[in-house]
Amino acid sequence: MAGVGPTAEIHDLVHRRLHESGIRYTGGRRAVVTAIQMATGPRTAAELANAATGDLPVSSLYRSLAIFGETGILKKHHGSDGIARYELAEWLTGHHHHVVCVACGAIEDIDVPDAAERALHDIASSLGAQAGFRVLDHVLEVEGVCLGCEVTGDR
Amino acid sequence: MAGVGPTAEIHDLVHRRLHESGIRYTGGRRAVVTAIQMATGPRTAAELANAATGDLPVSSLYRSLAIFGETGILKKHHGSDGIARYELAEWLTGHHHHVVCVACGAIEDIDVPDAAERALHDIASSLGAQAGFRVLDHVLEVEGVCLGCEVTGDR
DNA sequence: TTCCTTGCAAACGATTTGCATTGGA
DNA sequence: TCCAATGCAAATCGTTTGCAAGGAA
Repeated sequence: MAGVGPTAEIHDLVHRRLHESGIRYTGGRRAVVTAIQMATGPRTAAELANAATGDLPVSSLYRSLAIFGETGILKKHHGSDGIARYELAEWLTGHHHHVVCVACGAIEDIDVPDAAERALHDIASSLGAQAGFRVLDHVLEVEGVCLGCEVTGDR
Repeated sequence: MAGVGPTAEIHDLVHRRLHESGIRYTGGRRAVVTAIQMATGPRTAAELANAATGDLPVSSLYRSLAIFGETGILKKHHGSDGIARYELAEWLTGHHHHVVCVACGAIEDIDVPDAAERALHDIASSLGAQAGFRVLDHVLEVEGVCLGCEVTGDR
């Protein structure tokens, strides 16, 4: 993972990024970032509320998530269940992709070796250009069945 | 696109697939398939209702979409806006990927040349296996700004 | 006749918003 | 002091479901 290091550093970067926009980095917001940076993949609002110490009222939680989204601190995804999942933006974690379990919906981060990453980048650039798009990024999702579901026989 | 051909053939395949499960291919359902197969990418329920001739009540529309999903006739996606979008499954349209406009949310299909597709397949297989997943498929999304938004200056 | 399908209206659940209150710089 | 942040409750909105009526085999 090519991202920045330990927790403290992330809080510092987030603090600075918010400060640039005149937004305070409060205890509630810090709790959200802590919860999200401990996760190994995108997490739902409910999961974050659960993981955070002390309880975050839903309204505040969603407001924090919205602000983090607008300031480019985190990225929002939607699994096939339609529930939003959030994770730190790539300038904080490094570029990576996801494996998705089609049985239970779990999503986890995966790192991609440089050679493969270069190949992906080239493919995406060429395809996007062909469609008349100015390409900014690419997302690869590997779909499969996770170890747990394989054992349980869910599919 | 490696999929099957004209409209009539698709209706026929859908009809057969439903019949296997003892499900009728009614006029309403046929209208949904017609609307969805005229689209050039995944479409929302609202867009489909709009595109279909005559109006489809929401409940029936969603029930049709659910049935098509369960029978593997169409695939459901969620954009970053959290609204579900539907498209015909790949055994009906051929394997393909998507370009997504980060400004307006539009999603369009793109074909991928064989060489690139093989590369993607290999990368996905290796990454998934490494994460302990039984890999079933892969999804590549090219993110960028579409021609329309580029002109409008939306981003 | 027997099920499947339809359509209306009500229910759901994730997310958002109004508004009065609290708190930090 | 002043404006951003908070938290409760109410509102939204895409989607689902209960139920009675309609239709095909």
